[in-house]
Amino acid sequence: MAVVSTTTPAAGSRDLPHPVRDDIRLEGVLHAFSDPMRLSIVRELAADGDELSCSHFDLPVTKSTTTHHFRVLREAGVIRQVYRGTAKMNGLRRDDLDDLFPGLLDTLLTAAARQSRRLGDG
Amino acid sequence: MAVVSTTTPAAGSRDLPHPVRDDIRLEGVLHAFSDPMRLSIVRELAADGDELSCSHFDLPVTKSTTTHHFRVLREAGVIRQVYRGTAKMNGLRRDDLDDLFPGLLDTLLTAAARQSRRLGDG
DNA sequence: CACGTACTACGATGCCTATCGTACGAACCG
DNA sequence: CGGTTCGTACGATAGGCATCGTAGTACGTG
Repeated sequence: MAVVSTTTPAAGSRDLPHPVRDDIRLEGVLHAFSDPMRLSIVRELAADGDELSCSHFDLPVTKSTTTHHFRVLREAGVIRQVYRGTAKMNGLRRDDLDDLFPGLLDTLLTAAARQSRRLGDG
Repeated sequence: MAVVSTTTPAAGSRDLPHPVRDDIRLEGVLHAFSDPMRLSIVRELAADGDELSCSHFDLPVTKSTTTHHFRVLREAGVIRQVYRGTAKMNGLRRDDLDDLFPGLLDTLLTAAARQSRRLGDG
């Protein structure tokens, strides 16, 4: 323990708006997944299984654009974002998504992996 | 046989461009599904199981907009369109989609139905 | 051929969005 | 405090897209 109270006093100072579980819409989730950049972000998050900082991702776009994509994912309810020090950690909202749309996340990830393999870039 | 040659001589006169199976992209499919209008079209097509004419659908938009949505669905590889007389018949490309992304179509349809029930409009 | 039906094509409109660059804020390190 | 790293905010831009209305084409029927 003592992680939050001592080393990260700033955690929670800047907080980000997330949609409540029941406000998550399928259309929004699918729209979030329909961008190649965001799809790769989600795949990497799922592959790692834990939280990853924004800077961990090496996307072929500028940092402002990266910020934009993470915001779209958060507002669609796909990821959960939390500040930890200067870093912003990102994690999949697997629990909520599985609850709302059982099997959807895994099916999408499988489909993405399959296509990646088929196109020869995975 | 003799279906094409006798009863539908016009079938094939005006032909519509469809993507080949291997050109279907997950992002495109998800984008097609991310519009409420198109989502309801696909749900109805799946519920019926067979081909339906464009005019069968009673959407809260004009006919030009309806045409637009059907084209998006076709170009994404979600549906197959064929002229039969003056009518344009629409059918899901279930075979190709299941081949490329096993389980995706059913999972999406289930998720859509579930959300519809949850929101109380299904 | 004339008419009705089914769908299209085209142009317009207004909104959304992916992208960038620059300037800024917040936290950590020395 | 000064510098560095991480991420944001804002404005600009260019392209995409959902929508409409009108005019037009293809087909079937009488």
